[in-house]
Amino acid sequence: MKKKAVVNDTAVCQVRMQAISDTMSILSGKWKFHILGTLIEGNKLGFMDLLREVNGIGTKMLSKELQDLEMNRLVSRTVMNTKPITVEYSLTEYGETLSPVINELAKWGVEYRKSVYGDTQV
Amino acid sequence: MKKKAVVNDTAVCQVRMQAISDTMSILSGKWKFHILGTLIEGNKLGFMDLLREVNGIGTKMLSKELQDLEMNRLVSRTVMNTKPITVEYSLTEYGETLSPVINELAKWGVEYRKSVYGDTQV
DNA sequence: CAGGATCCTTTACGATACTG
DNA sequence: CAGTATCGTAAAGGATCCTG
Repeated sequence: MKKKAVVNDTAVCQVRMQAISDTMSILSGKWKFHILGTLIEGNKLGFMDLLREVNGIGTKMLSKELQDLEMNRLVSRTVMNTKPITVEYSLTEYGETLSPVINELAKWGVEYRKSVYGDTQV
Repeated sequence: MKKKAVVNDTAVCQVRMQAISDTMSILSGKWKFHILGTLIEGNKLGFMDLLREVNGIGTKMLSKELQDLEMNRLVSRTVMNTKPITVEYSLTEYGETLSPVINELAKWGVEYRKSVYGDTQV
């Protein structure tokens, strides 16, 4: 009882900080947000699709980042039964819960660009 | 007219990707989210306050990250007229627009922790 | 096609010491 | 107090080549 009552700002802040740390460590690196952002749009994409859509990424990084995301059950990987084998990547249900985060991030970026270059042009 | 009509998924996606890139490059590094998260809570914090609140950061990094944030007009720095000089950091009005982003991030992190350790404990 | 292995460069970060 | 300077390490990322 007493214990519950003395929750202070510091404690609250600690939880928040911990939460931010967790999220950032899962989404760390240069590419995770891009990959997730891409998968939110078109669900079910092949390795090559992602390689094309995620601007500038190479096979090594793409492969590695996808494995990270898979380990955290954000992305699912399905090997298709095609001639030269094909793989389909998509968000898991759990991965979908990241949509609000990604969307806020993207939304802010759009506004940022407006504030820098003005509303006139890209 | 015609031109406007042919907006396709790729174009939309490009804008989104660009937006995500922008946001991430501004908030890059290990500490920016933490610093901003802290400033959202308690506005007006001194250098030492931040050094204490942002768990694990050192003076060099804190100084550097704050300069980055200041350059992007997300944080304002005010030198106070005290005996040993003091500096107050706070979010700018523009910096406040990041609150939804940070909050979504923190919220997701909290849920993540629950999903891993269960609802029982921290 | 999907990715692993290798090598190499860059830069991010941390610890420590020092200054107005 | 609020930083800067210097040095050193570790990790992240990129290019290229190779394979089932």
